Amino acid sequence: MTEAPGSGGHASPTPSRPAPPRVRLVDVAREAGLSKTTVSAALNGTGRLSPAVREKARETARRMGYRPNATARQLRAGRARLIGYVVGEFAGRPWAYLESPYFAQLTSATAAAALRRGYALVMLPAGSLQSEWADLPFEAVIVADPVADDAVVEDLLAARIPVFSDASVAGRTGAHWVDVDAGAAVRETLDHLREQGARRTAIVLPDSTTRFHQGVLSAYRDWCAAHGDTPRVALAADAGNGPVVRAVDDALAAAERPDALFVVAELSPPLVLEAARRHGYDVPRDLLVVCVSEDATAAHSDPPVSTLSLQPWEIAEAGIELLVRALEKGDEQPSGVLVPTRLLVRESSRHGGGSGGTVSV
Amino acid sequence: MTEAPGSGGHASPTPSRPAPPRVRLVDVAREAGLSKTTVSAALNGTGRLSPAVREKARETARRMGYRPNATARQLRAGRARLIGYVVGEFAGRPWAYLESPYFAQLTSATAAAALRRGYALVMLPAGSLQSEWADLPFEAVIVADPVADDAVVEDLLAARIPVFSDASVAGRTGAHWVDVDAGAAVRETLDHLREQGARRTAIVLPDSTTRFHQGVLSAYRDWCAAHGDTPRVALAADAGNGPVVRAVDDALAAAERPDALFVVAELSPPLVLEAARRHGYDVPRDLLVVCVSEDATAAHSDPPVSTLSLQPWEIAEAGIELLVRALEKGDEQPSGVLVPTRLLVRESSRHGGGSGGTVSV
DNA sequence: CTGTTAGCGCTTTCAA
DNA sequence: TTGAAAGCGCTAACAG
Repeated sequence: MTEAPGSGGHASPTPSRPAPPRVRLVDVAREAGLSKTTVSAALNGTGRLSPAVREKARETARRMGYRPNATARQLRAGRARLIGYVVGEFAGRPWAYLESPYFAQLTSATAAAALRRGYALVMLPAGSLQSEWADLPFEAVIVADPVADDAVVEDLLAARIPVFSDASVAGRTGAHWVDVDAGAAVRETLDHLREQGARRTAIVLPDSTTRFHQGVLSAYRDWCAAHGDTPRVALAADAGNGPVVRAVDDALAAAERPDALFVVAELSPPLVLEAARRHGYDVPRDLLVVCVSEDATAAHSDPPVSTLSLQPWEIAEAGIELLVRALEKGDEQPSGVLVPTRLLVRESSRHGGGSGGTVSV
Repeated sequence: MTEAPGSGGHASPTPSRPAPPRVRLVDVAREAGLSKTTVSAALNGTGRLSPAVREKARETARRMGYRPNATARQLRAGRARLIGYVVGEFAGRPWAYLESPYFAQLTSATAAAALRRGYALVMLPAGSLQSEWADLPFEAVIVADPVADDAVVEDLLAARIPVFSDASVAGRTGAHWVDVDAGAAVRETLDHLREQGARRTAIVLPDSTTRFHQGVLSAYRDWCAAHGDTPRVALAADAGNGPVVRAVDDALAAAERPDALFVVAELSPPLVLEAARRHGYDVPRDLLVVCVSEDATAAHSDPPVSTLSLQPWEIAEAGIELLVRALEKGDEQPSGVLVPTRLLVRESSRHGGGSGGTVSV
């Protein structure tokens, strides 16, 4: 709240000085009457220096406002500690992924985990290719939820840039992965719904070739087969609220009305409830609802909506852990890890008063 | 979908080769029987070389899988084309900001705009200090919505790192800004509500020292004074659905019931409607609602909710434009620009059939 | 205990 | 038209 802004460029308070060149290590050394080595050692706490000298070097550096040139350090170290981050889906709208709470959290969590280990994360547009950011010194690139035969993955692997992704890259040299067990998650959810009395559970999912979505679909089909149920699948043509709402409408408008809905496409839980209401369902009396979602509104809607969390924070943590290990051991051997999901049972999928499910929140 | 993963590390298909060292420019030169200079020129299209030589260099580079070392280039160029990105709010939960649709979009948009001009954006945790990422070669740092006297801003400016932020940094050397005209936006919204018949408009806003929120609050107070209205302010103790819902509850439960609600704290529009319903209001009959929000669910709720958009994409575009210009001109002179907001009038703030507002969507 | 020297991999004068 | 050499700013051998 310092000044009132006038719009547009300001007049110069001081005449345009040509920006004093940044102070380098050698400048500090000269000023302190020491050598570069000594100052470097003093600042990095490396060598064995007399306290007096060390202090003198530090003081001079501080006084002169010295800041080491990070690029030079990186070159010297041979590592830039930079990781690229792309998502496979949303190629149509390359920057839309953060609008999904899942990706928002995955992205945050990944950046956090990386930074904690000294790596910085650079956000890249979905569906872009390696050539577009070839002049950034990435030590590895994370490809979140690649689509089937994702070109980015191939591109990266061909360029011998370590790739970190989901289990679809398992076994390939230079590729590492973290994944969730989609099958187990689906079974847990469907079992829960069945336990609560559901006999006609419909599923809504995006028309996507992501490993996760494919895995969910086939696990659902298998589960239905095993229980003698007819699969009821509604595909959303695209991501985004509009298309997914339409898919939910389709599922709910079916001639044989479902008694449970498993929404795997990202859709705001309150909007799912609204759709149910619109079609004359009372949740949870006539319709049980579980959403795969990280959306915090699930806990605040009326009724609160049960969610299956993919645990983006755990995914990121486990993933970065693995990636960093691979990077720092120079490990080209593929490795991977599976992270458990978490079913959060809330009112939307509980009949009667039974707490019934895995976890209540 | 290549293989079935076994969990945990894999056995090596090939015995652990020690990772061939990356091929350098000099390797290509040697292989092609040319000098570094020539190959460099050939690859960059710079010098005047015979087509034959140029082709030979290129072919060799391709064949050997040469990729230039980005760090070396950066050192040579004296620029790393890296921009840091921090947000001022959310210091308590440093990575929560992406959960807000506004910041999700602002972040995406900033990354996109930067990348389009050849700069990469690194996401940093809210409230962190310069010293924590001193070894990244940032050319500038963007501080989105700093709180009053934000330590990050001071820190950065002291370290002579160009800062890009909102108008609260206007006039300071090395600082540039982009902002919205909060006052105009508030007045437009309140005028619209009044036009639709509202006489007791309550406002809900976070208890934050952000320039925007302060600006909104004082504009609201001024407007009330000018119209002889009593200000009705409900402050949310914190960001996040819980606290904001409580603030909305407070506003709606007031003894003298409001007839319009202006929600400036980020809250999912369907949840606002739910709160209204819970308190026995019918929107828009008894209560007009406008939210400052970029949440896409606003258009899909029942009724659709009017929003005041801060236009994050325009902000990012204008901001990066300015920042890049400053960076590339070595311009230390502060400069700034104001971006207009946009009121999207939907059913939640329309009485009767009148289209009434600025824009309908 | 401190300083000199040699690179990290690249681009770019400047000579040949 | 091509190549040798200098140097971006830093750190780490190796001498002194």
